Amino acid sequence: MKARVNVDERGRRTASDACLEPCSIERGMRVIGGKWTGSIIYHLKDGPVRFNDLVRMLGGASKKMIDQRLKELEARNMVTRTVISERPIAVNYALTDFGRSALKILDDLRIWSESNNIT
Amino acid sequence: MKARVNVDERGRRTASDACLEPCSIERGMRVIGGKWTGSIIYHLKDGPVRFNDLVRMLGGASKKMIDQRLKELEARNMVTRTVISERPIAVNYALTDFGRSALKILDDLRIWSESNNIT
DNA sequence: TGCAAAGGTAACCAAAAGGTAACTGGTTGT
DNA sequence: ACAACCAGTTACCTTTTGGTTACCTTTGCA
Repeated sequence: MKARVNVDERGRRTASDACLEPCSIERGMRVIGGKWTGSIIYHLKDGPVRFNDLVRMLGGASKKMIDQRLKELEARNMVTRTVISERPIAVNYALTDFGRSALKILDDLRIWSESNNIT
Repeated sequence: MKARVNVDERGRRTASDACLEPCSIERGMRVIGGKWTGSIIYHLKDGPVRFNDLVRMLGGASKKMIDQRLKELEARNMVTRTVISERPIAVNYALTDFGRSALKILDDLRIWSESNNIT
């Protein structure tokens, strides 16, 4: 991310250290920037939440979306899935330490968003 | 964002303060989370940059993408577009104060991304 | 004379994303 | 018996996204 533009004696411009393909900001965004991903992580911040409770909390997102995002987060070890009972089957989703490490960024984003009332 | 789930005496679960439609994190993500948007803002952090220089710096993004993102950012007053010379036409893009206010989040994201080597 | 660079714009296309609704299969409450 | 709740899954369809290529106008350089 130290990309800069060099100008030679003839005024010709070339870039050094260009972001060929996704640089770190892009890559990070692809992890926490998916639709509803940030919101899901944020809603897990106070402890484990069950699948249908997440669905209820995220009124605008479909079960399919939430399911998909939870699987992605699980695959990245940001979230754990735990079956807490058969019988009336119940499943808890919780943040891992790694998942929790993203919370600060998300909270800053929330504050930024609210204080600039982003529409 | 204080969504919680309430359980009544009969075990019925309902959510209060659910995120009906995008909550603040979602809305924020839609502003700085678009493909290449964060990278563009970040590359403007040291001062104005010309269009084709941005294109060169962001090796993986097409002119069309960059053009599109710049227009979105301009519409949100995060970036200004200034023609600095007719003759050999040149255009500078620069962050506004509001645009600059997003830099901290992006830099935190970059650091998070790098220290967890996100792929 | 003819190419290259500047800052775009336009047209076209393929792929991915995301919404809806129905369905599963087991359990419990009335 | 009937409905509802759990945690998903599946199929279908529409929209959005993003890549590619070509093109435009003006100016400068060799």
